[in-house]
Amino acid sequence: MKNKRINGNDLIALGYKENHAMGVALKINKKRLGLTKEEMLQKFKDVLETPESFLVDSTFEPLANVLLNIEKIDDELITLNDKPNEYTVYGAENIEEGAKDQMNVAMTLPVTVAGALMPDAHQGYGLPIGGVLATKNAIIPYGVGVDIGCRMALSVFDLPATYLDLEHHKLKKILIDNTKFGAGHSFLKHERSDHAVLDNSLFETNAFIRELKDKAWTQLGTSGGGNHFVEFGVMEFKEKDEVLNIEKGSYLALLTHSGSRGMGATIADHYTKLAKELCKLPFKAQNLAYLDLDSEAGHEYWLAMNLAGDYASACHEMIHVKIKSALGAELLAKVENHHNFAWKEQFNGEEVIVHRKGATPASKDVMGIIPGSMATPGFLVRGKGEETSINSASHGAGRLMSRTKAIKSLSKSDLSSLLADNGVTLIGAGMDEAPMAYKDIHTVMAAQKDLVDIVATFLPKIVRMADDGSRED
DNA sequence: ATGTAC
Repeated sequence: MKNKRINGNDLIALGYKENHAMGVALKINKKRLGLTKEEMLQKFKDVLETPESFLVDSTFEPLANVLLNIEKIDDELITLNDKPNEYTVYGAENIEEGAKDQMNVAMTLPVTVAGALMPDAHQGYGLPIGGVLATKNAIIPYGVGVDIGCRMALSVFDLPATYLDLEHHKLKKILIDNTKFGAGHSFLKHERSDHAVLDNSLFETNAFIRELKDKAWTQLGTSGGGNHFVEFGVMEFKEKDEVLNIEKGSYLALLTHSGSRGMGATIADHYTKLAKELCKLPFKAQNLAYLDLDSEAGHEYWLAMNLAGDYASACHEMIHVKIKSALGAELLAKVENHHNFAWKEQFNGEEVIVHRKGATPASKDVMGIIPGSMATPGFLVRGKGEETSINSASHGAGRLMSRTKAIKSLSKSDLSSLLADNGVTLIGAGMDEAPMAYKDIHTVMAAQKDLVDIVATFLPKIVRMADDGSRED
C-alpha cells in the first residue's frame, strides 16, 4: 500500500537535509491544506529551489525563511560531539535499531557523562524508553518522559494465595469499586479523597504549577490508560526474605502501575517546549533539549518533576490504602519505585543527574519491581549496584510490536486462550496490551542477570486496565 | 502517556 503522507525520506529525495528546515517542512506537512501528495511534493520542491519567492506565502514562509538562513541557524546550534561516548546495551540482540540510534545521539550531547540501554528498550521521543543517561548538571525533560513519576507499587498481604480462588468474586469487585481508569478520567466530587501531597508547598513554585492543583485533586488515585494497571496476583517467595522478613510461601499481592496523570503530562509538555526554546540542538537531537539545573527553568522543572513524582506516589498510595481497607487484610511488605524520573546520584566519584526513562533503579540492595505482562510473571528484584548499567535495570518486558501493529495483527481468541491457560481474569484492556505484543520477560531477565537478583515472582490473576477505546466509566 | 492540537 502506498503511503499517502509525505515523510522525511520523501523530503530527502527532493534534496532536503536532516536539519531544522526539514523539521519546519514536516510541521507544515501536518497541516491539512487540501493538496494531494503530488501537489505537496511539488510545493516542497519549489520552496527548496526558490525560497525567496515564498517569503510572502502564508503557509510556506516559515520554511522559506529557514532555508534562506540555514547556515546562520546551523552556526548557532549547540555542537554535538563527533563520536558517541561508549555505553553498554543489555540484551542488544532483541533491541530495535531505532532505540540504539536514539541512544547514540544522546551519547553525543555535550552534557552527557554516561549512558546505558536496558534490555526492554524501544524507540521513544528523544531518549529511548529503556534508556539511562547520566548528565552533568543538566536535566532533559524528554529524558524523563511524558509520564513523570510513572511507577510501580506492590503490597504483599498476610493472606494465602488460595484466597484468589476462594474469594475471586470479592477481589474482582474490589478492583472495580476502588479504581478509575481511562485518559482524562477523574473522580466525581463525592468520590474524591484528600492527601498530604495536595498541601505540598511545591505547588506554590510558580503560577503554572499552582494551576495544576485542581486537576491533580480530581485525578488523585486514578490510574489512566495505556499500559497502566491495578491487579491482584500470587506473590511467590521460594525462600524466606530476611530484609522484608517474609517467610517462604505464596501470598495474595496487589500490584499497580501508573504515573502522574494529566498533571505530569502538562509539566512535561510545558518544560519540553521551554527547553527546546532555550537549548537549540541539531535537528536529530532536538527532542533531547536540556535545561541547566542552575537556570530558572531548569530549577523549576526539577521542582515540578519532584512534585509530579510525589503525586504519582500518592496516587498509588490511595489505591493501595483503599484496597487494603476493602480487603480487611494486614500488610506484610510494601515495595515501590519510580521508573520514569531523574535523580541526583554519585557516579564515578562525581554528582550526576541520572535520567531513567523506563528503567528501574537498581543500586546495591535497592528493591524494585519489574512487571511482565497481564499473563506473564513480574519480578520483585534487588539491585546489584552495577555501575555499567548506571545502577539500573529494565522496567518491564518491553514492546515487541507497536500498539497499531498489535491491534491489527493479534487475535482476540488467542488472547482469551492465553488468559484461560494462565487462569487470568481480565477487566478492560485492548489488544495492544496482549502479552503477545511484549517481549519474552524471561529473555529480558536473563539479559540483566548482572543487574538484579530475583527476590520473588508475581503472577497476575485478576487484572484491571483501561477499557479499549471506550469513554465509559 | 495525556483527553490534546497549527
